[in-house]
Amino acid sequence: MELEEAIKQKKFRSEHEKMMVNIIYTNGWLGGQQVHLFKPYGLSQQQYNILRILRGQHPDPASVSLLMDRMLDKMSNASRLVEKLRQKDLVSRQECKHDRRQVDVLITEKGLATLEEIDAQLEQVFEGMSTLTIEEAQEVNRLLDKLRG
Amino acid sequence: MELEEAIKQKKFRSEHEKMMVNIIYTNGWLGGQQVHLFKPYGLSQQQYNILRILRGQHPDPASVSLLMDRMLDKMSNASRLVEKLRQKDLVSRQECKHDRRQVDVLITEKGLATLEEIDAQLEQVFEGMSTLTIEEAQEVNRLLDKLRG
DNA sequence: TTATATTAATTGTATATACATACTTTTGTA
DNA sequence: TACAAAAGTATGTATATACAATTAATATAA
Repeated sequence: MELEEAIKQKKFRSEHEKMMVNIIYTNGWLGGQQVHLFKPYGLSQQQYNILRILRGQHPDPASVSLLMDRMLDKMSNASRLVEKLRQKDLVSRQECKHDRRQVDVLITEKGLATLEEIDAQLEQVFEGMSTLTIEEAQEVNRLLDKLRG
Repeated sequence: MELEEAIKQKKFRSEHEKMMVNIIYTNGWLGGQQVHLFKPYGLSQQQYNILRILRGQHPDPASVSLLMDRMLDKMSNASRLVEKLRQKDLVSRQECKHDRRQVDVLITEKGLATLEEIDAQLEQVFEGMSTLTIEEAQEVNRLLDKLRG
């Protein structure tokens, strides 16, 4: 009922089509929850995503192509996003010793601190998701993984 | 396992955080499936979305603000998207008689035919989703609706 | 070793998007 | 009626994205 009401579309050709629309719509809904968290720091969702990946690597560096591989959304301009983050002093870049084509990208202390602040506020977003129990969240995860095969 | 493998991130702070990441990732995965369907027609996801809404209204027109309300992703430039579609002869625009502020946007025959072609190919995408049974797709729909409250 | 192919990253260009603002028409109210 | 407020679109600007082309370094193979 909820989705139909939200987008005012009553019928779908199949349950699978409805699921596709539902995932796209829910993704947009999630984005709306996150955007106002990132904005005070001048970060886009993609930039936040890159920072998270870099924190996962910390204290090791990541190459631009590693970032491209792991980004959640489509990519293409990881280079430019990294440059934006560098201008904010959230990451640093240095030539890779072993392969001078590569660039070592590292999250800075300021980057780590910024992530911590944002993540503290993200907790509230998760609380807003408590309409689902942990078991139900697990079920969503299981089904989405199965969907992608 | 699947998500962890896909983005090479082993631990999440909670099942709800993992679910959030999973939805965002799955949305990107879906986008990848769709993009190559739209590209031959020079359509973006948003433009396709608008065409679908207009087909839902057909033979009635839709105003720009109605389109903005119902679009799945964030919007802002429904005006510009409509203009792009008009340039491709997929929609037509005319001044609304009753309220001269509004614009009546209508899908054209060419627009309807284009949607039909795309939707025929979308069937294959849904077949690719047959890793989930109908019951499981229903369960995803139920849980996502519950998530958004 | 030298030529060729592949890989990593950057840049150019066109389009898409977010956000604020402006413009026109309608609505509401004194 | 006249005037302010609201509604429906459109536009300006900055940023983000998709895709192709370019540059530089490394790997491969004759």
